[in-house]
Amino acid sequence: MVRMADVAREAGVSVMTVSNVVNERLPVNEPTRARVMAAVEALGYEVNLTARHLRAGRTDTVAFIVPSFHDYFGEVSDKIAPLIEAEGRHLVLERTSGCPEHEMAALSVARLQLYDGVLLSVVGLDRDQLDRVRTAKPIVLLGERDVPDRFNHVRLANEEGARLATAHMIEHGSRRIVGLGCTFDTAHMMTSDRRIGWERAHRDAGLDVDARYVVPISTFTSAAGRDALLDVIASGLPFDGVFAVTDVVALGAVAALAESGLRVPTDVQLAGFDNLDMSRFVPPGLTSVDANHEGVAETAVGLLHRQMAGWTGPAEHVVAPVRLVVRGSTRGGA
Amino acid sequence: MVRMADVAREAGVSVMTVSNVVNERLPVNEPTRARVMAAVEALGYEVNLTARHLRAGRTDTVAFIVPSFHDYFGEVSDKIAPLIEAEGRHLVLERTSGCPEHEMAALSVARLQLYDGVLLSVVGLDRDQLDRVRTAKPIVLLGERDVPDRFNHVRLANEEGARLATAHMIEHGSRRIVGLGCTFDTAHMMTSDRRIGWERAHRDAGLDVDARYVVPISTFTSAAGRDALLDVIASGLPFDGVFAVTDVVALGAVAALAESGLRVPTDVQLAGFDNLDMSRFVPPGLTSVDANHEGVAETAVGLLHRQMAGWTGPAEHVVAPVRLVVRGSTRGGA
DNA sequence: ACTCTTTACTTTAACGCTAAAATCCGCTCG
DNA sequence: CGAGCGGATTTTAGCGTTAAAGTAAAGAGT
Repeated sequence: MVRMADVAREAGVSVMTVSNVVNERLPVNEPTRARVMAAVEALGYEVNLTARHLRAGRTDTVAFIVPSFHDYFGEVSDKIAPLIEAEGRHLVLERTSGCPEHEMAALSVARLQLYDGVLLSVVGLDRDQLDRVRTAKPIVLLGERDVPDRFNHVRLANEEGARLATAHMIEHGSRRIVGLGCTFDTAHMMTSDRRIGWERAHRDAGLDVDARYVVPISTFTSAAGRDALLDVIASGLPFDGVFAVTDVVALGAVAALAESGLRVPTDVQLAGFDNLDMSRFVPPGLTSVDANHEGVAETAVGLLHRQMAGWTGPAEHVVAPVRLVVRGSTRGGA
Repeated sequence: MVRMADVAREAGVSVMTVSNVVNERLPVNEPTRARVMAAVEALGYEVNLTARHLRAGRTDTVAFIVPSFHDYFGEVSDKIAPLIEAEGRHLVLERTSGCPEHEMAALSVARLQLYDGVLLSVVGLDRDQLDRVRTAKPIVLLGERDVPDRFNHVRLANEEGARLATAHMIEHGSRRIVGLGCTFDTAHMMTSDRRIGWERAHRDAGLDVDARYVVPISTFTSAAGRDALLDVIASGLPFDGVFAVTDVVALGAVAALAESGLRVPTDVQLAGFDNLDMSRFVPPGLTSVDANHEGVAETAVGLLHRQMAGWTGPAEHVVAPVRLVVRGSTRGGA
């Protein structure tokens, strides 16, 4: 490894002069500067970022910590990246597998020191666990869990989104709508908040809420969605609509319906949540709740920047608005 | 920030004793150890990783540097993560947008110092540019570009995969197969290597190769795939098969065909490349070339570990084998 | 009683960088 | 012609950690 000291020796100057040339801080006489640059070139010197980070107490790096790199989080990450880079910082992604231990570890003093700010998608931690986190580091939480007031937090209008999608299918004739991936959890989480919206749409329309139509799944994958819906079909429980908690799960439903010879939207209407890029293209077009990834990314990064710039006011709790994007999988669509 | 020195003062011992307690290096008498631990708890001390990294000359972190966090790379990243973690290291992802400058910057001495090893998905850099990279840091390159011999490199059997998919459609009756997203580039890259396979399948079957069926696209998105195929349809060029360079592009083709009232596979057979999770579920099931992400991840990480462990033998150039996964979008399928 | 270990802990000296203070030197000005 | 100034460069001092060498004291061996 080539150090500044090597360059200094080669150029016959002090280490500080090299530093000043390399960082363009204090002015350096042209002939000296040229000698230093020549030495830099000759030796192939580049600054040691670890040392700079230690000395500066900054890393100019922001981490986005996600449950998985897949699907939804991949898409959001790609929106976040340019916003971080626009401020001259680097973005890195880390993964927690959604498990509470990893999420907690990501928020440990030690890990946080590596970054100037952190965006964390919470899925595993609850309010109490988050409350144990004590740090002044700028953090913005994303996700559908309940979080302590002192954290900046961006979440989606889950209930409203689910209500919109379900109401839309009811309006177009569905009477028995499976809540695929929904749960009756009492804690705030994606699956329960979205179930509440599904439920409210039923009540609003004067329909009863039948718990048999709430079908939990083990993982939010298409495979799990498909399997769960095939089970419903096999059970003989009659249904004419499916609200899937995510588009990935909805894709599994698409497969299950196709395999079972059920036509979308004629026999069964289908709506998802997230409006992934893919959803536009899966025939006949997946009706989905759009939470405006780009807007969520901007809000979250905006809050983070504000905090990194020294803002000390109260934390904000933003609920990102949603809208329903109607496509061919429901009868209002094209 | 709480430093080791603060803990040392609080516990009435030297800094090294704190270090020894925290890292369980040299043995420390139980009463002392207890005092130190109490001080650690009381002050909420955690090690400063930046300082440790500087001191140790290691970061215990591996970076996977990808063009985008989306789709294919998201899926591969999720396979790579556990393999890195199994060796007790952290994995972080960085993004290049596929542009040569960012890829080069990721390979700069400065950035490489932050990691003990780097996996880089190359799409923008050519052999000459890569040849300028001089570093002893363990690096494994992934991707379809041509790379200098001295780098470990894992790529897919692009030509063979494209040939398999195309031959399969020819075998089942297609005679005019669009190479959607293919190009006539002479440099080795995904789009040209896969075109060569498409071409070879034609020759092997004694069919002529008609350049009008090679349809480049601007980006590897479903939107671009859909638009390009709609243009083909609008142009009146007759076709009865589509080989799409990636599954994401193939999904765009699915949409274009559905919108145009062309039935898959009856009117047009369709095959993609990558065998993404989604491809199994998009009706009628997307026939795709599977490159075994998991195997690729294992190979790449294996090479990286070997290099990080000090291996100095010649670099390896692995071509990951592919197989065709036949589904409903071609006539051999279910 | 004196070496020789062993155990427990401390001191020293980096890792590579840079902010801030100090020094050096040529030049202007009273 | 010496004080004073300003620009160029160097020295000093640390960022927080830890490997390695050092010290001090208690116990073992002859």
